[in-house]
Amino acid sequence: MNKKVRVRFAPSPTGGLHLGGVRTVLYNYLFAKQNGGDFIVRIEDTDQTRFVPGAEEYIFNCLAWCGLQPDESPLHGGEYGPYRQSERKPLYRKYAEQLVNEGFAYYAFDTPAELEEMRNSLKTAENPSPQYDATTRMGMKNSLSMPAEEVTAKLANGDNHVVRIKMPSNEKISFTDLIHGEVEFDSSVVDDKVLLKADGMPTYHLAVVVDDYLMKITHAFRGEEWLSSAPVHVLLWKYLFGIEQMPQWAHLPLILGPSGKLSKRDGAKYGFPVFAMNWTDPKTNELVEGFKERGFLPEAFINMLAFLGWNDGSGQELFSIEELVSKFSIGRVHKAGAKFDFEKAKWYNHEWIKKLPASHIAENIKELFAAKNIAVTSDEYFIKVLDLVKDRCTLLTDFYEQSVYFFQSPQQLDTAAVLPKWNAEKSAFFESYCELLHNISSWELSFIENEFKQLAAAKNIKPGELQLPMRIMLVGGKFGPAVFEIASMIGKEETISRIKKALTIFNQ
RNA sequence: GCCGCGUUGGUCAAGAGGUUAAGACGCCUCCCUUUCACGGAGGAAUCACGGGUUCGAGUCCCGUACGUGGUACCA
Repeated sequence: MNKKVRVRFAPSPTGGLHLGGVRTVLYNYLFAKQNGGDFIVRIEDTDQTRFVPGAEEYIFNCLAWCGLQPDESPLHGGEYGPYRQSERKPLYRKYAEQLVNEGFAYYAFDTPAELEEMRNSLKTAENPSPQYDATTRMGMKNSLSMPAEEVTAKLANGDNHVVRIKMPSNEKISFTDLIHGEVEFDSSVVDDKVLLKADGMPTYHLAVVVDDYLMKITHAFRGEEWLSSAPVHVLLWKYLFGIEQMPQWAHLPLILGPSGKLSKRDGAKYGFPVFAMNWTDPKTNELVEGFKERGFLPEAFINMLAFLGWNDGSGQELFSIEELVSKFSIGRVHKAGAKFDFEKAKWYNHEWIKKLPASHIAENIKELFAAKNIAVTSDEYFIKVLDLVKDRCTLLTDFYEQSVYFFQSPQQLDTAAVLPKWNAEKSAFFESYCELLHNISSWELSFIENEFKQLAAAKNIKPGELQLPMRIMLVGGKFGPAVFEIASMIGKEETISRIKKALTIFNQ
């Protein structure tokens, strides 16, 4: 009786994968894994005019980065292929014709121009968007309004035509949504949607029902923008395969930007990424920034996304993907849309950077460094540095600024932090300190620090007055871990060299 | 316009008739630290509005407002 859980993410390859899309993938994935089911990715490329080269590959790259791998897809294979709707084209016609034969749909011959004319002529202030529906269909060119012989002739002649669903006039269509509960529509307010286009491709409406059936989908999660067309899908299920075969629907709340629905424009406008990974539109060459490139960890990105509309009620906020799989529940998904908060997103990333061992992020940072021409020669040293500065890094990209001085002497010194209180005594202190360091018995943190403090005491200067200058000499600015720790890391020669170099600058 | 969905601090949110209405982000103050962080302790700030139902309503019902989605041979 219990069917194996099968869910699907069905993107259309028209551009970048944004936050909302990844969250839909995530909820699908979590639900599938939690129930020992399958997660399928089906490419909805029925609109050939919107095809964007590279978009499909990009989507799979994003999924791989996020660690949300499909069990079945055009890339991963599977028993229910093909997984691209364009490759399934021949499949759909017979369902459309079945609907026509049973009186649930009809052929329509109106040209785009004629449709536009109808909409324009019927448009009024009260009815700004006239529909192709029970009130207008008999005035249009279709197999309901035209004599049967003419229809047959047109069909035989190969005239361009579409198949439209014949929406019943006054029927209540309802279904139970996993998130919203009982949802009801009046059939009279939904139009006669095109099911099969003139080019023989199905529209989303037909394709989603046919493919969900053929692919044995048990639960269908999608964005709330689809809720309005759900009655079409419900009807199609009823007509074609039986309502009891229909998957359980869950319409996910929208993710909003600072001003309304989150758009890729918001990213540029407010300075945060909206796509998972960088996406360059091949036509406009416009680049939309991704979370990955901005310096996000996939762990943090996923964690943050999971909480945009869901929480387990316990107050825990940091979840690994494994924990999410076990704790997620579709019933605790919010009904209301959630506004995306970049500050909170950064907090998640910071938490994950602190939480993960340095070795886990080392490769990633190494690449970042390589791009800045910083060579990492010792992994041991590198990991130690990472551990020292982790707490100070919110984004992966912060590691450069926070640790570059461990690999090269600072290019610039924050002299303003030192000069106002600089004097000959301090200068003399550092001269002497260099000599002591030169002859130090062992280059260890405690020795370096003790020499410093003893010398300061001998010269009757407060150590605190000297530590900031020392820091500026080694780091360049007022930040970073304990200053003697840094000295012990970069080594004797380098420490002395930086102090001497800084001294000439301070004494100018 | 019509239809759908929604509405707890600035943001994410807990809450399923009786609570001083959790927690987190952000902001502010203090402590720790003679750097910056981390960490710790506090603080300001909320049930959209109006009617019901009830001994009692953030929780149930009805309106209104507002937000949001749809209204394509796009998904």
